[in-house]
Amino acid sequence: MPELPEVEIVKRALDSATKGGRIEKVVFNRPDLRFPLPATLPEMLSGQTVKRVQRRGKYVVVFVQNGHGFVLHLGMSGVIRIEDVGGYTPEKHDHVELYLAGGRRIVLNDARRFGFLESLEEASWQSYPAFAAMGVEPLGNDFSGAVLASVLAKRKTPIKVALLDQSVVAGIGNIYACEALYYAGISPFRAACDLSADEYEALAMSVKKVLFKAIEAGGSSLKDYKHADGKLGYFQHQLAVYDREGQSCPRCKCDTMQGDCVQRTVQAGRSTFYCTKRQV
DNA sequence: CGGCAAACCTGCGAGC
DNA sequence: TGCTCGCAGGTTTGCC
Repeated sequence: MPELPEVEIVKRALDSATKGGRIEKVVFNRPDLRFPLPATLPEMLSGQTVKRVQRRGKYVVVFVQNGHGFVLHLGMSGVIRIEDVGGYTPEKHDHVELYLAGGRRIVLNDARRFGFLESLEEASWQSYPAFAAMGVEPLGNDFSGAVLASVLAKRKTPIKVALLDQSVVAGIGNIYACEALYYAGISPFRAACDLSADEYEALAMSVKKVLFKAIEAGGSSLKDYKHADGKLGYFQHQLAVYDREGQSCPRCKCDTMQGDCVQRTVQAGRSTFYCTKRQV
């Protein structure tokens, strides 16, 4: 599923597709995803102009002129398509369709239905439970090694597991947790509270770096979303360790001496990929 | 409260 | 070819 960078790309695409535009109608093709779809939402949105699109962690929030709106989470398999209604071919698992004035539509496709869409009022969006509990935005100005050190103080859980906790840092998922630890040269098994100040700093920088890099990669595909298949929610990353078990990481590869340095293990039920030579 | 397994649901690739 | 198994980028819940 989309982690922060993919969600950021979706947010930008929705923003640009709806800018100043009017929503003509909203169609639900089934009553629920992970949770029941908000039955009154189509009525609240139709005829309204989109006022604001934003992202918080892995969530996208959309508000229309009358102050109503919704929050969207893509779960593991959620994908957004933006397409001309004319050239439209429905796909399996197209659950929500949002028709825009001007002949385009936004489609939410989610095979596994771990995603969800709920009503949200602009006046009170910050008290949405997931947001109330959510940690610092890693791409915001507030994020630093010192902040990381302070949130992780007393947390003895492995640093990899802590990075996945949305109340620690918002938006990091399994891929970028692995990648950030790799670039910081930190073992995923280290206790979260036990890093040095330099290591917290290196980790914070690595988190920003991998997220920015991924957004950049997705941003280039965004340019063509009107022409290509238009699926937003996934894109190709250049990964150093994730899903590369048995291969060599970029740095070991450059050294030529090392091979098969990337190993896979399981922490808190999730795969962790790391370089056995560079992450200590 | 901390930590972990299980649950939610479908699809895909590997292996037989 | 066709079956079964294990695995998948997230989050919540319920149990020690």
